[in-house]
Amino acid sequence: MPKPGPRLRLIDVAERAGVSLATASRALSGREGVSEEVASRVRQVSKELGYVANPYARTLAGGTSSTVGLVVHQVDDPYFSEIAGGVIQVAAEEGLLVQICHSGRDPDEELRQLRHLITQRVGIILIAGSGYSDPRVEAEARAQLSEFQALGGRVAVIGRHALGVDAVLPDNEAGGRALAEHLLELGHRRIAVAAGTAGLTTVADRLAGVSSALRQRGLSLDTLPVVHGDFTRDGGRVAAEQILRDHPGTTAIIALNDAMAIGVLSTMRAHRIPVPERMSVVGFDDVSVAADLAPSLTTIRLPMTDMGRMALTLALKPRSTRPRRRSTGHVLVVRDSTGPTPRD
Amino acid sequence: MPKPGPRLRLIDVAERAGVSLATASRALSGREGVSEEVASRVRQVSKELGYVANPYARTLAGGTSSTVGLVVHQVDDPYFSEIAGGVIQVAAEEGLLVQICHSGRDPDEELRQLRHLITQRVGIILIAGSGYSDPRVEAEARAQLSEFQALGGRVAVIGRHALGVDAVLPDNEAGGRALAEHLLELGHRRIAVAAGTAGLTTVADRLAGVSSALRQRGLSLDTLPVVHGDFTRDGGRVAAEQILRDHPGTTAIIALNDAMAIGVLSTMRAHRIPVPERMSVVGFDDVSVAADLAPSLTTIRLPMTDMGRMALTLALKPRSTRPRRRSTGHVLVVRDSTGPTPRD
DNA sequence: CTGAAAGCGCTTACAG
DNA sequence: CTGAAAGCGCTTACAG
Repeated sequence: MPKPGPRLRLIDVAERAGVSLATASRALSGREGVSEEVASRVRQVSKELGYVANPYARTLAGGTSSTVGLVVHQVDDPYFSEIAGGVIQVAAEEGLLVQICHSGRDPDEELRQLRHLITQRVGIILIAGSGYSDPRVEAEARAQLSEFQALGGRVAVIGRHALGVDAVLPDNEAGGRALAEHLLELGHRRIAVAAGTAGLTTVADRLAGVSSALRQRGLSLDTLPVVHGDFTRDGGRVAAEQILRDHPGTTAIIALNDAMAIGVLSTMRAHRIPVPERMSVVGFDDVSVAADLAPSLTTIRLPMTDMGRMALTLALKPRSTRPRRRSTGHVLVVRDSTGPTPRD
Repeated sequence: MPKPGPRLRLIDVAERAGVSLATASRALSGREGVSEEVASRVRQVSKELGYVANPYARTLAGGTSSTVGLVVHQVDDPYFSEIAGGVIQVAAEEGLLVQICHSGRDPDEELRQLRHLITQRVGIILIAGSGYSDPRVEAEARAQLSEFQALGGRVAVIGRHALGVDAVLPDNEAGGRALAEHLLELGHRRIAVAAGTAGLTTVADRLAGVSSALRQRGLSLDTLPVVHGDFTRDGGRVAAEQILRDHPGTTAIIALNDAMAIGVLSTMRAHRIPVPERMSVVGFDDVSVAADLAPSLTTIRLPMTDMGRMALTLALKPRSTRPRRRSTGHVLVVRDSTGPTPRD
């Protein structure tokens, strides 16, 4: 195994291969204008010596950074850490650094993080997580990103559609529809929704799916309780408490992500309401613990790790004239938290 | 709010402040040898203009990098993502980049990641997660780290004690003892352990705590079943199946981390063994979902986020002559997964 | 196809 | 205390 020794420079490789610095640089970066023979010799020597380019010098000289900035709403939420896992996999394969930033679902903080990444000259920006309904926020983000792209930066987002960049889009609407259909087929009609913050597009999209399933059965979301709260476990608890208090006849609760569903389940347990016998509960995302809750959670599976991989892969491709969109697909995973309507 | 504009350089700040490049550099980096008056003027101008140094140029010139490499066993395991969250917080406060690497609990892969970080010239290396009992592995890692430190790199680790560097040390032994004492006080004697891979020091340390509690009661770990498996949910399931099969009289299972405990609980559910009525189960770590499992998990709480913060904070301090050690403390959190011995 | 040279934006001896 | 200059290790026009 080659032992690099921390001081090996490109010039060392060049000398050893008997070529100039410029030629060595071209050979290693796979650029045009080097005979295949020379190029392969340089690569050979480089490998033997265990040469690794200094990324700082490379960035400074070339203007293109090998750092990818990843902005997430919440680093220690499993939804985001699984996405980050996918991004990190691809980054490792490509020899890129990943810089993770945390916005805490605060749009202004997100804007600040974005600006910071741009100022730091990262080469790629990835944003994961719901967009905001507030057009001012999205317009500002959009402006920053397009300025960044104009300077050669690459961008991809996960779960945001209003940014005019390459996007990986989870099947939020279709997933919401599948969830509602599942409950309707089980006979539920008194359904309540524990929704995330009203200003998030993901919430709106999943809700739209629910609404469309209801409409197909001649029902309307407007007649059903939709309780908004934080897109977290605690948000789920608060929403569930409110639903139990204000809508005691409810037989099923749709939580719009698994974190909220976990909170809902915990509230049911606290009130000794058996799930699914008295109350069915569904989530969205299928984070890895969803299968281990008691009862195990019926939810929509999204391929989080793959979404992370896809996003970075998109960003690595040459920019296309129009933004690319990749849909994730989704699967309804039926487990033990849903059952037929209780008859009383 | 200052709008940086991506092309602002230190020379621009210097000119605006009416000083030379060198003076501006010194003023901003807080170095000696600038009159306080000049220094504060430069800082003022820099702030007004919204100047942010180019980290690549800075690293290339100064030799000290502002990226921190974080090596974890498993990025999407909550134990590690919470630690990473803490590291990211501090990094953000200090304007550092975080590069996360994943070793998959493979010691050779870890060594490879380490070498890669060193070659990439990161300024700080953080390693989180159990060490290996194999002295060869630890010696190799130790050698690499000391070479890195000799070149000016800073290092801190979480949960490893054999590396001769600053360390944040979870209370593994004391936690193991507390867990065992808790079960002993509830009357349990037929206790089994679902332990992680045998080669991990964390496993050995937690086991040592369990053993010491037993000894104090005149019992011995040698007479109890200790089943080794992966330090994951699936490892917990496999271990639990084996315990049920080979030691049907068992009344309590100590899982040496929460991931395994989740697997154990899921196996109990599959076998319809009520917890804690027929079987008590405990974990270790207190990942955030531990409270949401059914039954909620009795476990040892470790302050993961703080551990991440502490580790980076240690690494940021000037190096001391002898390695520093910070103990985390621990709390036994009693929840619903433990109860008195069943009498039959 | 190949090389000599300039330049990326900083920091840090080296002089004053 | 302050400044002019060299240098960090690359990439990329610019010549040949």
